Amino acid sequence: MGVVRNTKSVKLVNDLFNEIHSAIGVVELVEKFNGQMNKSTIYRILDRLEDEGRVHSFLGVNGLKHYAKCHDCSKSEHVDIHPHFQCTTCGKVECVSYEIKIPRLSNKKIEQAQLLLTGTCEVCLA
Amino acid sequence: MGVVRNTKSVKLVNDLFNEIHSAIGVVELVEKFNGQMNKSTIYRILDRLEDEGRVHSFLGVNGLKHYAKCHDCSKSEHVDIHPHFQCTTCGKVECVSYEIKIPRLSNKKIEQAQLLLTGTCEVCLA
DNA sequence: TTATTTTTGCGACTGAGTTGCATTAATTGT
DNA sequence: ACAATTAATGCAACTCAGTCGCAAAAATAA
Repeated sequence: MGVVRNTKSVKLVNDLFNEIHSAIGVVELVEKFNGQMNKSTIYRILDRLEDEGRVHSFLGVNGLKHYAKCHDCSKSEHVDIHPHFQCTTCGKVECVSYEIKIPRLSNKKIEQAQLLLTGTCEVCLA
Repeated sequence: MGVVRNTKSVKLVNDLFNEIHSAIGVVELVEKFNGQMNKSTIYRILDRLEDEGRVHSFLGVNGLKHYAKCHDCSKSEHVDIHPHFQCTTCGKVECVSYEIKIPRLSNKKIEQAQLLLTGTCEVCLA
């Protein structure tokens, strides 16, 4: 365990999440911070931020990991089950403020749910 | 395009999907048919079966591709948007017969939705 | 049966994500 | 402020799912 340190790289990643309000894929993050920090570092920072509950992760259409800052739900216990939307044209991914209803399944205990919506975003529709 | 040929390998894969009624990951399929057919062959057969609408695919919790035979919806135009359930204990994955409601997003056109439920299945609960 | 076209096997490859380890940087205690 | 401690980073090598090109084999059509 131990303390989480506020390193230069952590600050850079945090700053980015504060600027952008959409979600971002790890691949894009690696590209964006190319030269500033190592691939492994990014993966490790994201892991830590997620552990702390400062970001949440989910998989995009292609199964690639995406992260977004928890805006709506930062105070709560990080049990935000909201859908995510990915534009199949421009690739942009964002969180959707919409409460999804989880079906009850007989004899099964559902602990998590992730809903991924794909389609065309407002920019690409125009 | 051309005709889809009914090869020995295709038969084996079809037989398996008729036997099992749960979904199965590509990794498990590769393992299961190890010695009987090549990894690439499996991937290609699954691609073809999906093109034909005989199976559908989705991503499991770890982003790995899974396939299942379309039981409930084989006749329709393969627009089956049903959830999938994955047991985090035993790893089993299955289709869930439950109509999910897709939220309407302003200015966005949603074409697809995939809902993945994770938790503990009836066997592992006992 | 022969000609045509699709599938397969193989091996090499790609690309995301992980790991071990030595080095560097942040924190803690004095 | 400085030394000691402990966490984070860089690097390079690795794992593993999935893809690709191409020659050989198997299906279908003629």
